[in-house]
Amino acid sequence: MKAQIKQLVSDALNNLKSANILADDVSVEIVIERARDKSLGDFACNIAMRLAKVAKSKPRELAEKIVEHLPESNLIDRVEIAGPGFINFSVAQTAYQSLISDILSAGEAYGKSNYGQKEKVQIEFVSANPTGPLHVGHGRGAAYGAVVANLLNAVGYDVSKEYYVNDAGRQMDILAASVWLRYLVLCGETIVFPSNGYKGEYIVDIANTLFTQHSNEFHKSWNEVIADVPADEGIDGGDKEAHIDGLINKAKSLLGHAHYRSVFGAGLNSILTDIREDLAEFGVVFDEWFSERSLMESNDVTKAMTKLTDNNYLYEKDGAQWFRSTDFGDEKDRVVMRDNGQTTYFASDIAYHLNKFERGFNKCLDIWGADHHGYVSRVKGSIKAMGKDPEALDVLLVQFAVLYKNGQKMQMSTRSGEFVTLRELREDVGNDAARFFYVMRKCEQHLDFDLDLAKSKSNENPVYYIQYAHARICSVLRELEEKGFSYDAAIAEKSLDKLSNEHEQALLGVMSRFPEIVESSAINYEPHQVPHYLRELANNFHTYYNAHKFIVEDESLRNARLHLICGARQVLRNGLALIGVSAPEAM
RNA sequence: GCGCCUGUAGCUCAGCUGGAUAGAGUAACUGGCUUCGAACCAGUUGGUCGGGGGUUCGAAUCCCUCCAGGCGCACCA
Repeated sequence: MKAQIKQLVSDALNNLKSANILADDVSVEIVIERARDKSLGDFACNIAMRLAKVAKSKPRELAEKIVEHLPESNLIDRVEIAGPGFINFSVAQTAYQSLISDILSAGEAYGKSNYGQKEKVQIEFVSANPTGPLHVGHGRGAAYGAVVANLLNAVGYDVSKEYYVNDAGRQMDILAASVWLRYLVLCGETIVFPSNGYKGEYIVDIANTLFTQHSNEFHKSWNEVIADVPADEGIDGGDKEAHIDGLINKAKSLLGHAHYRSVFGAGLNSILTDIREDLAEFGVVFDEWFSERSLMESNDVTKAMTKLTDNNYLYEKDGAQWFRSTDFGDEKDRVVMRDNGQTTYFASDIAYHLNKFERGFNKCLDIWGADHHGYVSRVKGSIKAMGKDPEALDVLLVQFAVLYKNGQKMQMSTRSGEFVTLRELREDVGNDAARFFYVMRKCEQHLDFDLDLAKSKSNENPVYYIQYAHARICSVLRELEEKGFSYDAAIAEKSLDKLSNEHEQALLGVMSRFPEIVESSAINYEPHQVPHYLRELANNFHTYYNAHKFIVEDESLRNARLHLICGARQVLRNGLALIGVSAPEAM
């Protein structure tokens, strides 16, 4: 509807130009908005105010000329000029009535468009280090990314979802060492667990499996392991970093390459499998799990470094290789290769983004936790330094989620093993409530996740409010059968003029807005618009339900109303599907 | 100290990218089930849009500045 009205105004402007009332070179984007108040009509256009200056005319006078030159249309019932120069359009009732049939015949496709014209988009999200189970913070990124992907897909982009697996680097070595030490305990050793190791209970589980499968194969004595390793923190002048690095080196040297990889792999695979299953249960499925290690093995990292060297953005200092990121607004230059010859995480990331572009994605989305915001400028800088367009990458920063239980904030930290996992949250509040609460807020807003509210099966819970509207419509249709009636769409089609009361008009109005909401939330990466819209849609339905009976004696009126609520049910379903929440037929 | 995010009703948040009288939920109070599901609906109360400047026909929205909170500022990932 919006697009049709935009076209009408555009035609009017062209007519004015042919009539020499408006200069030919005048061009302004036409913005059609929903009128904020029903009494003002359905749509409003501010074009007269925007053009007033260049047209050297008063806004209201210009508005009158535009209105005079509007082409005929049976979509529009009434056009009025109001306020400082708004042109208000009232949509004909018949246009709203045919909307229902449009919705029902489109079905799941209602709300979709081909705005994106099948352009390839890659969206990378979650990408949590496989050093432990996902926690509630990752859950927000997962839900947010999955919904943005759904939305982009709905407006016609060819979306590919990707999880970047940080399976290389020091953190993974710390994980491997942690697993191995727990394993040694099972072999009968008495050890002192490093303060910087991963202390979660899941590490013990992995060690158990390792022991079950490999028995004593990787057994070394604790005395041998701890010999010559620098002291841990807390022991006169000990250093926790040096201590853990010492343990890692011991693991590597005592186990030898193959065995070390076995222990390492046991940890990685176990955790990755867990993460994959966790996300799948949450309705978040990836097209690709991209390994950081594979970038190194395929020499993509060296290739990227060569490219940077060729373009003169790399230099050597203190035995390390530095990327000149200050050329791109970063505060300081960054190391890409350490003095020990190992490349950094940042080097992998540069190579990874180059790889994305080389795979043919010219639009990439990265969804990161807000704590990584310092990375944006240097990653974009590296893209530019390699001769690619940094604008092709959008980085979305998702702020933290804070859990509240009994009004109390819950503190979490991964390393210490004290955190609420995503799985625990899902089991506690259910997938639907978790998905809904996660995407209810804009991503740049800190999220206060109220566990008690999400769990409550009461009217306070906004998820149930929307699902209840859907279930209620299903219930009406069941009741219809009970009373010996049936819903006849053909009769409904001929009786649409009966849908004339204010509640029916209001509901139709909200239903007609759905495609606009989908498009707007997709192109702005704002999933939160969907739950807000659905709440409003549900509210309009509930109001209608309370004001009028649907199962009435009058056959034409009855079918018209059933037609309307079936349309509303379809929109509820489509909207809930976008955010990954179920649409139950009964509750 | 520097950078990013946030500040709107008692609380949790929207506000369509500069538009008309700033809106929802929740809390508080009032009313509505012999009815297609009351997990619902209707109504009332509640505001210096953090403060101060500026830009213009017009600012919660854009610019500057100050205040408060969160998060970052590694040869970790």
